[in-house]
Amino acid sequence: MTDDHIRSTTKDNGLIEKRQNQIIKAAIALFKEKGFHKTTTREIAQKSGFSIGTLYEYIRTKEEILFLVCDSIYEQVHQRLEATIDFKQPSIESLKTVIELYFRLMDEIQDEVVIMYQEVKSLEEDDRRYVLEKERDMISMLKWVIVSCVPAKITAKHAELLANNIFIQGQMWGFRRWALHKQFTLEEYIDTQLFYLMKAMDIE
Amino acid sequence: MTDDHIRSTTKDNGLIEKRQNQIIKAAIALFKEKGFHKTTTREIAQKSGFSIGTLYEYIRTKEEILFLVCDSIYEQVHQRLEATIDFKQPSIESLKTVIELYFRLMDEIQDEVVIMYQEVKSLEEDDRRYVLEKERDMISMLKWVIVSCVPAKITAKHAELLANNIFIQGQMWGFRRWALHKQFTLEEYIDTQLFYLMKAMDIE
Amino acid sequence: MTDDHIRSTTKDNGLIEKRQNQIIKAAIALFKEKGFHKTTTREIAQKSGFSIGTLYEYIRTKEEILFLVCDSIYEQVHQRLEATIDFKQPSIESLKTVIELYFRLMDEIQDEVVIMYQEVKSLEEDDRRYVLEKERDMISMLKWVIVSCVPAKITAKHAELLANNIFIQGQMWGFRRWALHKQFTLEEYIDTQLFYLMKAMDIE
Amino acid sequence: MTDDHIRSTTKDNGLIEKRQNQIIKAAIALFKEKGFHKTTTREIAQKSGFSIGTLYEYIRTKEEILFLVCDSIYEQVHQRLEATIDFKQPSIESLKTVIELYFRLMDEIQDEVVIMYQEVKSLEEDDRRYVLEKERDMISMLKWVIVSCVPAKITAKHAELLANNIFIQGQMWGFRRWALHKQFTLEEYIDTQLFYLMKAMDIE
DNA sequence: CATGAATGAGGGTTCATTCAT
DNA sequence: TATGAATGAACCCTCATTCAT
Repeated sequence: MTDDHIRSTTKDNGLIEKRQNQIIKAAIALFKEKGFHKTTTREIAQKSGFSIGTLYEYIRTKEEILFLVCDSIYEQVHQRLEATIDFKQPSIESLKTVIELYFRLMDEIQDEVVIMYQEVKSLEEDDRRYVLEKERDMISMLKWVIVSCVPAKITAKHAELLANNIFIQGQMWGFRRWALHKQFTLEEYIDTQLFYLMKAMDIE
Repeated sequence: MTDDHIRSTTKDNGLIEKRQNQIIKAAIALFKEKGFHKTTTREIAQKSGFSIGTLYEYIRTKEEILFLVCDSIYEQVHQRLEATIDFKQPSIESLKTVIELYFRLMDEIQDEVVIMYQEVKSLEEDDRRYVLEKERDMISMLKWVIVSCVPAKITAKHAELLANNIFIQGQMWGFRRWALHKQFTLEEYIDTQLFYLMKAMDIE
Repeated sequence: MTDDHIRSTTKDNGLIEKRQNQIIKAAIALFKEKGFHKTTTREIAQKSGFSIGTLYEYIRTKEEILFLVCDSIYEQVHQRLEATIDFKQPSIESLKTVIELYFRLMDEIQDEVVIMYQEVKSLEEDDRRYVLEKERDMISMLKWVIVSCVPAKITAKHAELLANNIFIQGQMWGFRRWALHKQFTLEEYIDTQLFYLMKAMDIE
Repeated sequence: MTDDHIRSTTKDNGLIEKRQNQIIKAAIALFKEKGFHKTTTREIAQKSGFSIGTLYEYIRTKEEILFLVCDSIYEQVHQRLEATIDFKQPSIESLKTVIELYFRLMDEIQDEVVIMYQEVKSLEEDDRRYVLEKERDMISMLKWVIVSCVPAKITAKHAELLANNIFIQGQMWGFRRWALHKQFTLEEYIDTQLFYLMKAMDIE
């Protein structure tokens, strides 16, 4: 059983990307609302603005949609983080900036974060590994920032833990919003978390 | 979702509880392995040791099984935590003990934690609210411990945040095990997290 | 991906057989009318007298229905042939009897023969091989009858060819009925084919 | 199904024929490999060397492709047979030649024969009748050769049967190749079949 | 003439749930 | 109480066919 099906008869790569973005956008909206499993491919097609047949010209399986969604989210986060980090001149200031940006980003893409958090496990082995790899990259970036910006000596292990903490504190803002948003504005949340992180790293 | 969960057809309350516990145990094992959505009621019945017909004598819908599972998990955590907290004599020591116990507990019931974390959203509105209520209780307990045990003045808001942080750091140990267990033993994890938490609370 | 699905929850073997026979009967009627590919599983279920869900309690895939059909047909032919052949006392008379019986059988189960002839290729590799094996058995039986009943010396090769010829002449009666039935009654067909076969084997 | 097969949109008859021949060739290759039903129009278009849109400029439905294929095969056989038959000087020699040629032809176009044999039933009523008509013609030719070449008196009925036998013996060589080719070379097959046919017709 | 993106009816299959025994 | 056969809504996906460019 080879893949000799003539699938996606579509040739135009620009169109493929455009359509896939429509799909991703529609899927995020729906997954957010009812989760991956309760969302049907027909709904995704409809929300994407085309027929079920057309949907399947641009994706192979429903699962691929989830992968596309996860991939696109991490890609986004990754790029934004990378663009902010100043690899040349590490400083406490830039450390704070990065963490703050990360928190703001998590706030901005709350829905996407929730989806990722809850649905990655629905990905098949390979896809999941691929996505988690990207996550690891992100944490490495945070870790690097910590190690290089903090004046006090921080072991790799400690930096690892702190990076992981920051990582999930960011996610928590989106993921546990019903618990947190009632008590904190985004500004307060960032300030307080930063306050304790700085303390932990012996800054100021 | 409260007492009306009890089937009308079935009388013997002892039996109900016994059967439901069989179901919960089977379901946890299955959900852990393949998730809620990919587990079938037939499988749960089989693993529970009785027929599909019998299964439906003790639960009304598949979703109710998930509720039962979530409820039982939180109940467990809640009880263990409550039993440990010394409401009479708050001290730094008891603070540490509670946090440590919580982390150890999360380690012990890793699989259950993962299930909860990923599947609560599959619960219907009412059930989800009920479960999250329990979660809020837990965090309140942590918050109370912080406020009453820490000598330094900590505002309610700060305590709230720290409680939330502890809460998810515990879950993270189970939830992100593929990332953390490679780098930390449980002891190291507890020690390091405690180290930074103490620092945050100006202890020692 | 193992077969750990809990399929056919049905335990009663007698029932399974009964239901499968219903399915086979319904399928034969439908395949005869519109062929395997144009027949839907829903139609088969309906003609079988139960719902689509029930159908799938007794078969795994649509293809399995085709296999069941093919298998049952050959089984039938095989048994009838075997019951007729007198392995103890080979004689010209018994040779004639066997051939005649075979032709009459082919007449009796015309529809089934047509199905087999046209649809075996739709079976998957393994199933097809299994079915063709049964066909080979049948031809072997015919060959054995020829070799042991005909007085004149007939080489194995010639017997093989004659057996194959008889085999398809029988099938042809069902398969090319639109061409033959207009010109021959079954009796005439049998007589004339037998006439030439006897000639070929130097009998009389 | 006759001249109205020609699309109205398309004018140039030479081009039509050229394209249809491309289609037929591609279709035969594909049908041989996976059968009519499992072959998609997209695959046929691709193998034909043009787009799916263009394919539909030259055929109206997928079924028509099957018709074209069947028609072309019979046309071929018909022409080859007709060219060989010496209608002027019937002789035993020419009888043998015709039969031999027919067997060789069946060997040559084995794949096509298999396709026809298995897929004619997928044709719609009208098309099927049209194709079977051609088959009848072929058998008539064989019958005519038998009647006119064989010295012994053979009734029309007997000739009819013999013609049918020859016809399917030829097809059998292609159709049951897995059974026959292991035991016979083409030469042996022809010789042996001829041997028995001659015997049947009292020749030599 | 040629293209290929778009369509959607329809097919195979699953599985939560019921109910007669 | 326990059972498991029966149900059918609903899901994912395919592919013949059309039509604007």
